Amino acid sequence: MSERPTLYTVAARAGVSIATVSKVVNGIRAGMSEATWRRVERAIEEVGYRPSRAGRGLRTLQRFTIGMAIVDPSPTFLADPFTTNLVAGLSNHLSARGFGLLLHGIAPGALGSSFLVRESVVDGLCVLLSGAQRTRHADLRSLAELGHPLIAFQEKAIALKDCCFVRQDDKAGAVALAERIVARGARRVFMVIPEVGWAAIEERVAGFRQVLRKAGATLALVACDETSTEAIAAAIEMAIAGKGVPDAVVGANDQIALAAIRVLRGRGLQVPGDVGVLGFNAFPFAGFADPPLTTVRSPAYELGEAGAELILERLESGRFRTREHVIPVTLVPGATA
Amino acid sequence: MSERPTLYTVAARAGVSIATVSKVVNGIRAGMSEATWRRVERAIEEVGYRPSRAGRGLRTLQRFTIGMAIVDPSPTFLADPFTTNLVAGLSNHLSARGFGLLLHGIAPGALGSSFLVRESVVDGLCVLLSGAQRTRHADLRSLAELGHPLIAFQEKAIALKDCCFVRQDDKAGAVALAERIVARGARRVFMVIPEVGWAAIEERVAGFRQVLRKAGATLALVACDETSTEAIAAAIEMAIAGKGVPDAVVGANDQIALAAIRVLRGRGLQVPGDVGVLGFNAFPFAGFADPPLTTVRSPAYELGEAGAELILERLESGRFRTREHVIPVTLVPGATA
DNA sequence: ATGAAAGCGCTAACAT
DNA sequence: ATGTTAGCGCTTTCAT
Repeated sequence: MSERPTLYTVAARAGVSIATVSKVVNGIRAGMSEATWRRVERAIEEVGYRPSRAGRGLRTLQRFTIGMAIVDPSPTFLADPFTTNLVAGLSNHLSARGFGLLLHGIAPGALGSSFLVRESVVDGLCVLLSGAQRTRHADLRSLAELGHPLIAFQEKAIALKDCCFVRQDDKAGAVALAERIVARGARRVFMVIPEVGWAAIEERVAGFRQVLRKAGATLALVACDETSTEAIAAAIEMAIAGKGVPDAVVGANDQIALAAIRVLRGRGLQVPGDVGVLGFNAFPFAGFADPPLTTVRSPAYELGEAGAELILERLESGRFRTREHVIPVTLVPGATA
Repeated sequence: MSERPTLYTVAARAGVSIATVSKVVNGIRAGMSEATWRRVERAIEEVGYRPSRAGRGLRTLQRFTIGMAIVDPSPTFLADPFTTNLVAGLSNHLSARGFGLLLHGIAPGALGSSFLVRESVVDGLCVLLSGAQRTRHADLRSLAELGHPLIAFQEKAIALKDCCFVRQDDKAGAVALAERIVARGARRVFMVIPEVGWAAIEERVAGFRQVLRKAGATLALVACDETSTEAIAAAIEMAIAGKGVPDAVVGANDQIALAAIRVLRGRGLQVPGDVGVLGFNAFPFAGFADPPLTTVRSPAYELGEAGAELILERLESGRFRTREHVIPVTLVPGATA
């Protein structure tokens, strides 16, 4: 009663060998009498047998588990809706195929001490990195040494063995937003970005740079701790104090854009009349803005699904079907710019 | 080169037995020469050895993994900031103790088909359930049969073996909010709740009911699909059409409250002048509201941490220290009510 | 101070 | 149609 049942428990009960039980558990009907099958099934039921993944894994050298490492300085590493949707897509797709998702949020620099890295627990690894590009690339290289397939979310492809890069086209999204405000006459633009870097942010900045430069417009970067509305507000105030009121403020994500709207309104400025505001991601709460935010929809959930699909396929076939998978973003025209 | 290194690989390299390597890996220095120790350490380094959890787990019958099952009808089961913060707290605390978190979002009714339930993969299980109380209790009972310790988040304690209930005091939070609006003269209150039930929602409703009844005020429940701002708006419009404009609207969470503010403003009503608005949870984006939302702070992250701590302690000691752990919530007085 | 060996729960090749 | 058996990588007891 108290001991966890094993194949032997079931076998004894059904009066068969453990091999037979194993076949029933794994649905291998080939040449087994209907009677035996049913007898075993009943025994499994009766003793409440659940196969041990450790046992199977040891034998098959598969763990049926994918690791997801999220490198983020904040303990609430799941706070961003982008991350959250990505993880949901990943997890759902893996679950549907019988794979588990082992989640680990890690402080920058501590990646090497994660159990996902130190121990052999997963069949494959997914990562969402933050920090400067140098650090991220160093992390990627050391993860690639681990000997299992790697999915790097939101990173641009670099030469790396057994690694697949899954990202959205952030630069194109930025270009679309930038062209829109340039067409509306913006010449002086603030872009409010998180202090801690991220590949996607770099792309968004690059997209804006490209369009604004061509149009002879200027881009000023305003870095802040984007986890606090107060910090965002303070940074914007400071930038305005230093450089005057811009024609448009771009938030590196929607949260920042919403905070920007508040700050501007607080100064008696009209949005979009005096200053245009743009966001990034288009998650539901962007609908809280009044008027609705002009932003770009991030297919975060799809990104997660794609990552899951690609890594499972890699596990089966032995190699990644593609080295890079890029999903387009779509402009969501609101009324703030 | 290609084969994953095992204890044997390292042992061969260092010219020792696998038992010795195992001791080094597990930091058991007792009576080992400094020279051997170092030699083994070097060999581990050189071959890039990482211990297999499957192997260890099979031997020790421990998996160093906790499962987290989130029952939610939406595929983006991580979308709610409450859930997200809870998972972050849980995950961080577990990681710090060397435990992994196996995450699984499950549709209501499908709990039994989760690999967390069907297979033996974890040392303990945590759940956050949704749906009607009957269903949730049935789920809890079947999970308790599984033979490993169970943490039920946000559920009120029921008699269940080897199960610990970890929740916040939602009813007290509701009472605090309700008393505030009653004191300000509210007599007709709408409470906008998600279609799909949740223990916490029941508590929040109960808290309001209690205070409003005593004050001779009325409470009308408005159910809606809270994952869509449009659906929330539509439900509120309908309620107003049917019952007139209330004195206060309570959102079962902040997202709903923010949507309510928009609807009311859209009808030319002043908040809080004509109608007071209250929320629940006080996650950062509540700061997007203007004026700031009156709400109640949910210690979701702490709930996760507490759950982790309790289940780890249970694993060590053999029994839960407590059957129920309740964390207080705090009123966040804003300017919307 | 170090090693030999048993066995954790399971799968699969091979026997019967 | 069903059973026997050899390991998968590891920990731990007992020898040496």
